[in-house]
Amino acid sequence: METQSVRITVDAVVFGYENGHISVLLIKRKYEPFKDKWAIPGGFVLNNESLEEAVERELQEETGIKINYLEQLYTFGEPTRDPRGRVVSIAYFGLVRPNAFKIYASTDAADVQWFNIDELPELSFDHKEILEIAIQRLQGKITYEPIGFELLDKKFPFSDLERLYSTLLSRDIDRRNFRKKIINLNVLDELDEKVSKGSGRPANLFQFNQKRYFQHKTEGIIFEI
Amino acid sequence: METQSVRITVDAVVFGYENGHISVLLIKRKYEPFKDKWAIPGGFVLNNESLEEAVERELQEETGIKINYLEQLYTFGEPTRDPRGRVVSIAYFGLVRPNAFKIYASTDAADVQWFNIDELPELSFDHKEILEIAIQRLQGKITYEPIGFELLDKKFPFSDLERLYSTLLSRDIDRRNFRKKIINLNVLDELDEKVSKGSGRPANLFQFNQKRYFQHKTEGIIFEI
DNA sequence: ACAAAAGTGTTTTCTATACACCCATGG
DNA sequence: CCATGGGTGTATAGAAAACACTTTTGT
Repeated sequence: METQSVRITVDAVVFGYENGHISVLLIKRKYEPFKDKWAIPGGFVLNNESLEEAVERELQEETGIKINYLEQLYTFGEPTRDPRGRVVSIAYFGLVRPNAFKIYASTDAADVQWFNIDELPELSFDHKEILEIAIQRLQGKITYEPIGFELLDKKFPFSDLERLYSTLLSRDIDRRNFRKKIINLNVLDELDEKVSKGSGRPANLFQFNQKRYFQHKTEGIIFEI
Repeated sequence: METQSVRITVDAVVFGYENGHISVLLIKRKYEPFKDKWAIPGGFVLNNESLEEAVERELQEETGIKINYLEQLYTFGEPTRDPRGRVVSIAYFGLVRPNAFKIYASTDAADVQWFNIDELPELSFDHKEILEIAIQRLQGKITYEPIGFELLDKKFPFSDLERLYSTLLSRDIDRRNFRKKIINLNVLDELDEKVSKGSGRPANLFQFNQKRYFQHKTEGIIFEI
């Protein structure tokens, strides 16, 4: 067998949601290859850390962000995907709340920025493909797992949730039916707080009840939009 | 940064279906570690092959099987999962048709065998965990992607499909409703051939029309059981 | 008082489910 | 002629979709 000389990286596609559009977190690369090009944050896995630890470390180092939800996305291993040699990358998929939008370019990146997923720059390596797969996963997953809440503030008005789903699924949503459906899932707590958006009637705040969700899940009752 | 010394393996969880039960293909390991223990087939990725190529090569070398459907499952990277050192494994998920049940232990394995997924032996490494994830994926996936057909002969009587789903979902299925549902999906061609199972009325044979399925898929019509 | 967003029920349509008898063949 | 598995339709119940007016606040 030929001797292996493979290196492992992790990459993280991190999505955020703010004023009606989905954004993805990208860094401007500080070093070659693809110096000064935009890329998905990530980097080499150290010897004694798990893949998840590596993702969280790299995100911290490059962007200073605190991730809210993380799952493995897909592993990319084409022999020629990195000009430096064989690099297998395990891509992750992350979601953050809006207050994570305060980001800073840290030591390992020349710049960090949120990009609307409809206005993406040219990307390094095979990162365009990775991002496309991540977007597909996001759109697919919100319909059968309650991960949408991870993109909103802990307490949110119903209209935020509705707009989020409408944006993600890129179609109109009937407000009454959507509300009925979500309420019937019985995973939201209605709070005794209201919030006003400047004009119009103030909205009641809701909170996702994860414990109740897992309870339903073990009972075989599934989340579905 | 610490120097990396990581090796990459691929592992393949291959499922088959025959006379009413789901089987998984395992090999008996020829070498240490876990010599003479059962394991999921797999092995190290060579320098210039893609991950998929590696899976197919290893399956050929260890079991002589021809895979029919293959998709990436999950990547396992815990630093201590392999006693030989850091080994990251990209696990795949495969399906084969019944005629693939003629297998042989090839050069790299001491033995190869199909195991009913309800009667599994003790497994090497973290392969038990991998297998559990694969079984979950199989059960989940057949309800929204037409991969069940990949486990049957190209031409099959409807009752085979019905029994397959009934087995996989481990619940009874109403024959009439199931048939209606599948026929309405409009992805099966009814052939002018019949097959007899010894006793009873001979059954008409059907064939999955992949082209038609992809056509529907691009039109947004989804497969769902 | 008006503009802007929040909140709320009912009717209709479609889809899922439950259910039982006849048919074709082999022995 | 009987045992075995294959093939088929209808009625009911439940879920999804369509649809518009009232309420609360800020200006």
